[in-house]
Amino acid sequence: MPALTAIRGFRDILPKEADLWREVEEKARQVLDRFDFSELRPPIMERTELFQRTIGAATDIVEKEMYTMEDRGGDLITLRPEATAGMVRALIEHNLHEGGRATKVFCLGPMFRYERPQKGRLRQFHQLDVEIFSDPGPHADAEIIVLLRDFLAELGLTNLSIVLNSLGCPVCRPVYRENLVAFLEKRKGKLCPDCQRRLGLNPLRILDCKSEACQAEVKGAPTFSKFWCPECQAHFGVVKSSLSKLGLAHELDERLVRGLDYYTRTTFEVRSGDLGSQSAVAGGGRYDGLCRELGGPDLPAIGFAAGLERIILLLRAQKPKAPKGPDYYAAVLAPEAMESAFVLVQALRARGLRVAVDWAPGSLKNRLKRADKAAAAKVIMIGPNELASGQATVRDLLTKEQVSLPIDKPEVF
RNA sequence: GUGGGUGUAGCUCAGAUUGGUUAGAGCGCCAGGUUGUGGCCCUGGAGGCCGUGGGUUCAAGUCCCAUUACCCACCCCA
Repeated sequence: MPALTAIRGFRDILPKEADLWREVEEKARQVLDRFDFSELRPPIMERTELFQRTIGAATDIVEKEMYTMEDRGGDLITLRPEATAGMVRALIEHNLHEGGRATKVFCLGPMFRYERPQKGRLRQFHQLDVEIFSDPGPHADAEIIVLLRDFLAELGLTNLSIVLNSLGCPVCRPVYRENLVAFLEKRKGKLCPDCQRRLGLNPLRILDCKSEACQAEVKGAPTFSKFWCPECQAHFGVVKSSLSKLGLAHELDERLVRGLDYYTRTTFEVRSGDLGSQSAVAGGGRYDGLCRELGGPDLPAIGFAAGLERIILLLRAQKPKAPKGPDYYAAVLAPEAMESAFVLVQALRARGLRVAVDWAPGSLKNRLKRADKAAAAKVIMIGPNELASGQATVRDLLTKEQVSLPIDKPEVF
């Protein structure tokens, strides 16, 4: 066992896996660019207060999962547990919303939560976070869901389901909340201890409690859809019909509730059946009140976050990608050939070719084996004989064809 | 924070129930043979304080206690 290991819940992304990460990140940027989004990179740390005000003081994240510390000046600062808070802060601080049209931004990077690690859950994890500000209309909701679908579909992910719900607005949510609380209050004794506590703090969360007892009680509970105000109902109706027009399959789940307090109206989640217990691949929704709560202008907003580790997990289970080897693998057969090989290799690279070199000693047999393993297309062999004639021998691994390459004039190749 | 499982070679894992001399396999690595100079095949080699600490015993990878790490689930969330 090594003396030093990575800290709990923090993981090395090794070269083999990093290729996949790059593929996912590039796909994200490609799709985002098509949808006219720009990148915004907020810092990894913020004042603790920012997260307390945005995420909701009663959530587990703020209560016990944040990496919070005092800096040397005595300020309380926190490693971001999610991206939206920082994005909104940056938007307000730099007046990015000025300009007459919606502000569409995304952020890609690590988040930190002090949780017990398990499958699809780490303490440092990565999210793609996408936000639209200043667009109150239902088409913004639909557009961002389409974007998410395109991103996942183009990565080749299948077996995903898109689930929607609407959490109402300041007009209708309190009414529903009251009705729900009244209903649940009568059955309080049958709820799990957690939910009994939630009843006062965040009663909507009881709807998606996994305890069987709670599910049984919740079954007969009033559903939100009966309480939506006309505006919320119309808004949600357009979201759904817009998605349908594009043939984007989705289902309504009235028990879908967000873990963070700031959501209003449309909420959505993408789930996978292949992830085990942490089945949410991405989740998001509208949060029209948040900007003003943070002391900024009263801007509507919608966004989502996608968990990259979970996407990678799915991709790895789905397709074992073929490694792409270099164009050449250079095997130096004798010490006196080092100089020539060095020059030749750099010349080939200067021409844009991908060249692997193994300067370490070893038998010819093993050099060729390594070339195979590296999945190189061709092997360049340079030894004393070749030096005498001023030629390097190039062997095509697939066709066994041999060609000569002038050592001092590789550009003719 | 609460459960359950697992820590033995670089990797994947046997061995533990029924303690007993030098702890094994496959893959990988190194050397050699075969080959048209590599892939297949054959021979040999290196590589382990059996997670850590204590205990029981003449004797512990194996039994007991503690501890730690990882995994899975609860919880929470993306």
